[in-house]
Amino acid sequence: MGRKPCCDKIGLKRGPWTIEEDHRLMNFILNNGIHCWRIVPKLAGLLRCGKSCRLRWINYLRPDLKRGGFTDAEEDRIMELHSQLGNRWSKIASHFSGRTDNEIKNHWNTKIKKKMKHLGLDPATHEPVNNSITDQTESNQKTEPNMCSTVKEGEETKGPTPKDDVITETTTTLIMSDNDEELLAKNCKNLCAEEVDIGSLFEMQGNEISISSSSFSSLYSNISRCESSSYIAQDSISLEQWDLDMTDPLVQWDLFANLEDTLFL
DNA sequence: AAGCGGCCCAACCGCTCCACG
DNA sequence: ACGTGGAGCGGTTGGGCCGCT
Repeated sequence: MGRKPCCDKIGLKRGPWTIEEDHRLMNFILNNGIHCWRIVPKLAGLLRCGKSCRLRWINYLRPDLKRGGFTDAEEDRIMELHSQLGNRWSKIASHFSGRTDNEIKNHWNTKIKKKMKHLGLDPATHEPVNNSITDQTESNQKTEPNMCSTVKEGEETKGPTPKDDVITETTTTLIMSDNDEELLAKNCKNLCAEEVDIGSLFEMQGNEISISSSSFSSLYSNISRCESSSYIAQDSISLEQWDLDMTDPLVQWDLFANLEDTLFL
């Protein structure tokens, strides 16, 4: 029997995301929120699987992401949490606002691990290591159960179940204020793809997205510059081209129910 | 300037979890 | 209780970037 793959890979695009794809995804989620990742790429007009869209949103486009390097305090906190939680990156990430599990995982593997070794600590156990066994410890890391894999082996040691977790899942219904939406609707018709990093423009406030006036003026100035140059003809992204319109009121996902049947399900 | 090697990180893969019928 | 399928997670990879020679 076998399980159906999560997405039909034939004809789907892979690899790095283009600015236009980012804009399409961003635009769609801002208008509609997230209810089912599988149908997001279809409705957003993207040749990507839902999984890829989810990853892109979570790791790059999400408006509440904090950009830039980790502070020493953040690194210390990561080390502390890792000593308690092991390689459960999503759990660790939940203790930071604006940091993704992928980001923390990458930072751990590229920086903190080295830092700990430099301090004479075993990254897997957080215990001091003597130099004579350093190599052995390193070579064993893949098979030696660290905190995470140890936990996996014994069900009773599995730690808090998701239900016990204090972490609250926020539904990603993205609502913009009338004012912001109006401004964006008016001005986002021609986004200068090369110059506007949409992901950095917005801020999460509760479960709403807002755009700061400085960010918006930055966006607006970019738009203005583009409109007055030949650049726009070549590189701008017209929302009409995507069959999406920022001026539309928030589209209820219920309306997509019928589309699911006719389009792809 | 060119070649090389190491580093970094975005993205993918495969697996598990979990909700739902 | 069980099967199914979407979402989420952690490990891994590959390509671009950067510094060194």
